[in-house]
Parts: sequence; C-alpha cells; structure tokens
Amino acid sequence: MEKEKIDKKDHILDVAERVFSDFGFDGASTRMISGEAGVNMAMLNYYFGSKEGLFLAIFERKISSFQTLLQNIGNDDSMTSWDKLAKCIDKYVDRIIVNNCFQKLINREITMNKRGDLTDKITEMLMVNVIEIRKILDEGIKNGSFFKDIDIQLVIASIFGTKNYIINTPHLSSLILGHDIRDEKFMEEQLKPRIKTYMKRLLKAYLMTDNDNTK
Amino acid sequence: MEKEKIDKKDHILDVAERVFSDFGFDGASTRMISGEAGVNMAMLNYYFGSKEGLFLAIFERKISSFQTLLQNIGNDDSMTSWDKLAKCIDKYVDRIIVNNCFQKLINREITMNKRGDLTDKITEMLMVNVIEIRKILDEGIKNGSFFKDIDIQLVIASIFGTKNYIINTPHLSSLILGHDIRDEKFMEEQLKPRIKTYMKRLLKAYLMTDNDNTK
DNA sequence: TTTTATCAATCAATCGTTTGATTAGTTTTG
DNA sequence: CAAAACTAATCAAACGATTGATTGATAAAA
Repeated sequence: MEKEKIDKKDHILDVAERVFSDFGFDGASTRMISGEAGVNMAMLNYYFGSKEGLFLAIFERKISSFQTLLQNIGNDDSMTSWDKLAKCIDKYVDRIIVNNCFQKLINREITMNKRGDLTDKITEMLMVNVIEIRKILDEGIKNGSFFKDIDIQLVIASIFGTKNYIINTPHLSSLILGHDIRDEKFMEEQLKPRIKTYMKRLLKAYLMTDNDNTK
Repeated sequence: MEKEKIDKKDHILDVAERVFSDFGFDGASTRMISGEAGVNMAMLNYYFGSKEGLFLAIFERKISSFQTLLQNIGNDDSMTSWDKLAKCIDKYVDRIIVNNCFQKLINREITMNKRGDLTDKITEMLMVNVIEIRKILDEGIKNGSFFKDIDIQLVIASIFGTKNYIINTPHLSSLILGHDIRDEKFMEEQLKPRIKTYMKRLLKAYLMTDNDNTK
C-alpha cells in the first residue's frame, strides 16, 4: 500500500530527526535509528539510499512548510509597522518552538558547513524569514514608526539569536530559567507567552521609545 | 624536556580544537587529528589517555581563563549597575569573538543531549558568566537603576544569544551583514565596536529608559 | 640502568552498507 | 476462477572499511 509506505517512511523520519538531533549526524548510528524506529536496518538504505540520504530527507520534508512561515505579513497594508513586527514574533515563537529538535538539527548543520549544498539550502530557507523581518524594519524607518539610526541587522540577530539560545541549549537555559524547558506544558503555557511579551517589549524599547540619551 | 612536552601537548590541543570544531567529536577521527598535528597516533592516548580525554583537555585548558572573564566586575563598588553591565558586554564581546572555534565547539557539545558528564562541565563553566550578569541585573533592580519588571532570565538569553547567532552561524550572519564575518579586519575594526554599541543601546532601552507604554 | 618518548603494526569493536532469501500483495495468464 | 509470474517489502547475516585503543620494539634522555 502506498499509504502505509509513506506512513512508515514518515515514522522513520520522525525517529531519525530526534536521534540525529540528540547525537549529531556522526554520533547517531543507523542501528540506533532503525532500532528505535522498530524497523530493520536495511530499510533505511532501501528507502533513503544511504545514511546521508536519510539525513537530507529530513530536511526536504520540512523545507516547504518553513518557507511560508512569516511570508506575506509585510504586505498587509492595514497594519502598522510595529503591529507587523509583533505579529511576526508571535507567529515565529508559536511555530518554531514546537519544531524544537529540527531547529537543533538546522543549527548544528549550519555551524558546521560540511555538506555545503545542504548548508546553502538551509541558509536560503532561513533567509526567507530574515528578509521578511528586514522588510518590515526598513518600512518602519521610512514611515517614521522606528528610529532612523537603529541597527537593523543586529536587531535581526537578537530576534533569532534569543530564540536559538533558549531552545538550542536546553541544559543551560533550563538552569537559567529554573525549569526544564523540555517540559511541554511549561513551554506552552508559560515560556511561550513570556518570550513573546519579552521580545516585543525589548524591541519596542529599542525601536520606538523616546530616549534622550541614545548613546 | 618538560618544556617541550608541554609545547607539544599544547600544539596537539590547538590542532584538536580546530578539527573537533570543524567535524564534531564523532566526526573527527584520532587519525585525522594526529595526522594534522604531525604526531604519531599513539601519542594522543599516551598524553591524554583517550579521545574523550583529549577532548576534555581542550576544555580544561580554557576553563580557567573563562572563569575570570567577567568575574569581579560586579564587586567594584565604584561603578553604577549600568556601568558594570556595559563593562561586561565590552569585555565579553572583546574576548569571546577571538575564540571563535572554541565557541563553536562549546555550542555543538551543549546542544547534544547525551554525553552527560561533559555537558554538565560545560554548563557549569558557562554559568559562571551567566551568574555574574544576573548578579548585576539583580543589584540594578534593587538599587533602582533598572526597571523592577524586567525579565532578567530572558535578557541573559538575548545577550548570549545575539552573540552566538552572529559568530556561530557565519554563513547566515555574513549574508545578513553583507560582509564575510570571518574577515578578521572587518570583525575587529567594525563589527566588534558595532556589536558593543548596539547591545548597550538595546539593553539600556529595555532596562532603563522611561517607557509609558510598557505593555 | 631506568625512565620517558616515539613508532609501526595490530587489536577487537563498530560503522554504513550489501546481500540473498523469504514473505506478502498484485497482475497476468490459461 | 485458480495457478503462475511478478513486484515490493522485510529480514538475518555478513561485508569490507574504519574506528579508538593497545602492543612490543626502539630511540632518547636522565
């Protein structure tokens, strides 16, 4: 059955995604993955050709859904620049934190630019969101919503960097926050809204608040 | 010769640090490291006991210099809370960006879920700086320098997260910034002061600037 | 002589991958 | 319809290669 086959492939990809994100590409063995997925080892090669093929398949599966994450928010003319940015942050936090271990995968892969073509693909994929936010910031400066002398590029680094820091270093951020951030209930009910509130206030203070001593 | 032995060990550690940071712990083989270091493979086990011992030795070597990085800034009673925080940022940016590949090592290792003892050691090491900043923020709230309702823990995430984002994802941040951030001259003369200025203004706006619409 | 450092050769273990056999499901054929 | 032929999925076993580690010999130093 074609349907069952896709389900099984999808199940293998789910498991592989988690195992790769926990152990890294080289640290995760094909025996480990097939064992946890409950399938014969040979199935990995049967379906995906090779270990690297399996790894790449994980990315292929997600790329399309990622591209549309923040897109087209900037084109809504009924919103102020600030509202657009705030909406971006809400959407981004909502979406990205559930894809927790895929984010770790992306991050590890993009820091280690072995497999250059994949790095390029990931970069391209992440840049879609970057460009969307940059567009909003640019526009906000032009229409006077935001200060003229803000550092757009570093603001972007702060937005994505803050999120990355929290979810990519769970050991550390759990210690800092005093809670295990892998506790889904805590993450969903407390941390997510808290991050949204914080990020918006942080950015608003930097971008919009009158500040007589800007130096 | 004790001196030569230390030099050779240090040279091996230098090479291993770079190779590990490029390929990860599992991706880097002992033959790779010994080959690039120009020493016999058995020397790694002779000096460091095992591959993991070598890996740990890389961290041991850096820990002491890390621990004193931000420490004792908070104890200087002649500075305001804000000046302390600003000094922390300056020192941190100055110091951390040169240790580029060691930072990548730390980041990759702390992202992994398994390999518990090392993760704990790294976490402990990074927490020293976290605690120092937290102390300054706590104090600043108490003495009225900073707003009472700031989110200390997420501020910390922004400080370290922004930095990590820039230097750990060079492909992406180079694209965002429009310069190759691995260009040392650009990094030293332009990006470093720019990051310092930006971080200070961002934090000041959030922590101290009067803001009538804090929600 | 005793200790330390270095080396090529080798170890068992594990790696990703392949194989050939077997099963189950579908299509074709008589 | 039923037997045969074909296809896809699954498996245990084994493959050669590479891994981290160890050995015993040799050289250098103390």
